Amino acid sequence: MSETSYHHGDLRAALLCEAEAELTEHGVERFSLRGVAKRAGVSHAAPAHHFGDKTGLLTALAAIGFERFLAAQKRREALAPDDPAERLVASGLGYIDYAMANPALFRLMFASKWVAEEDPTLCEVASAAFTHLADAVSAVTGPEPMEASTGQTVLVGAWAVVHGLADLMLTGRPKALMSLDDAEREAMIRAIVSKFV
Amino acid sequence: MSETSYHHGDLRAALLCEAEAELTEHGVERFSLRGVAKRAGVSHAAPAHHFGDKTGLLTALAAIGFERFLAAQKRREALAPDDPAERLVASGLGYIDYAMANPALFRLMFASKWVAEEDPTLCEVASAAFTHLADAVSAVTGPEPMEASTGQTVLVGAWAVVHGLADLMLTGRPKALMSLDDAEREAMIRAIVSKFV
DNA sequence: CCTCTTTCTTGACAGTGTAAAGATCACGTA
DNA sequence: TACGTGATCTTTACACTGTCAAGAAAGAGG
Repeated sequence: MSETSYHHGDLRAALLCEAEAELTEHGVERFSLRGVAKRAGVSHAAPAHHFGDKTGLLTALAAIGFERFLAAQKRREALAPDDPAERLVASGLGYIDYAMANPALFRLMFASKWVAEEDPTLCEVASAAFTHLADAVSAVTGPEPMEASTGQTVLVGAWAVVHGLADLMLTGRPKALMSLDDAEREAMIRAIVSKFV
Repeated sequence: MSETSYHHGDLRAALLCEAEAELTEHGVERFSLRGVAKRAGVSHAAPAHHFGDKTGLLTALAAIGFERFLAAQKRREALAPDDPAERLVASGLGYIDYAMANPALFRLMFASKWVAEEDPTLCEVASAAFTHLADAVSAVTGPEPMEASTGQTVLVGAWAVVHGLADLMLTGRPKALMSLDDAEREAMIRAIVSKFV
C-alpha cells in the first residue's frame, strides 16, 4: 500500500496508534480528534468513519488499554514464586506498574466519561481483567470464597488498596511513598498489600 | 445591589456557585466556561476577569471542595466514639461520603489537569486535609510514628484503601460492594478499613 | 468496461476558550 | 457637586473543537 494513496490501508489501526500518542502527550483533557487525524496525515473527518465520534475512538483505545493492563499483571505474576499470596501481590504490582507507565490511558480506562461503558468489547476485556483479579484472590482465600462475606471483603479490599495506590501515585501522592527510591517503594507497597492477603 | 445593575455585586461568588452546578450537571469533561457565564446571566467573558481562565475557575472550585472535604471527615469523626482507631475509620467513611456525594468535584480535586496544583490557596487547603488524615493515623500508631517505617506504612495504606474505595465506587465498582444496601455496605467498608489500623 | 461499496475529503455549522478594546459603574478627592 | 480614576463587565474577534452532509477516489466483482 503506497504511502500517498488515497486509501490508507489500515487507517483504523494507525488512528488508534496516533490516538495513544495524542493521549499520552496532551492527556484526556486536551485530547483532540482533529489532532489525531493530523498526526495520521489524514483529513479531520476521517476518524468518524471508523469510530463514529470521539467517544468511539477513546472507547476502542480504552479496550486496548485493558488488554495491556491484564498483560502487565500476568507479566509480574510470571516472575513470582508459585504461591497464591505471592502471586496476588505480584498481580497488584503489575496493576500499579501499568498505571505508572500509562497514566493518561489508566485514567481514561477508570475515570473518564469519554468512554462508553456499555460497549460490548470494552465490557469483555474489562471484566476479563477484573475476574482475573478475583481468581487471584480466591486462590488465596480458599475454594468457595466469593460466597462467604470474608472472601468478598478480601477481594474488595485488595482491589481498593492497589487501585488507590495507583491513583494516588499518579498525582505524586503520598509524598511518604513517592520520595522513596524504586526498591524502597516496592517494598512498602508489598508491605501494604500483604496486610490484606 | 440591584439585580439588573451593570455591576453584579458579588459575581465571583455567584460564578463559583454556578460553576459547581455546571460541574455536577455536565462533569469536568463537558464543563463549559460560557455555560457558567450563561447560568450567572452574565457575558461570556466575565469569568476571565475574576479567575483568569478556565483553569483558574476550576482551581478555585477545587479549593472550596477541599474545605468541604475536610469538613465531611470531621463530621463523621464527631459521631464516632472517643477512640483513635474508631475515629480514623470514621474519617475514612467521611472521605468516602464526600466522594459519593460530589463525584465530579472529587474527580476534579484528585485527578484533573484543569486545576493548577501549584496554586497557593489550593495547596493550603489540600495539605490541611492530608495532614488531618496523618494526625488521625498518628493518634493510632503512637506518638512518633512518622519516623518509623511502620507508621508510614499505616498512613499510606489507610489513605490508599479509602481513596481506592472512593474512586472505584464512583464508577459503580466493585459490584460485590455496590450491590449491597447502605448498612451492609458501610459494614463492609468498616471491615476493610479496620484491617489496616 | 461498468456499477457498487467502502474509504476518505471537503465544506459548513454551532460551540469552545481566550485576548483586546470598549462601555459602565462605584468611589474617593477636590 | 464635579471629576477622574480604577474596577467591573460587555463586545468583538480569532483560532480551534466535534459533528454532520455531500462529494470524490479507489478497490471489488460482474
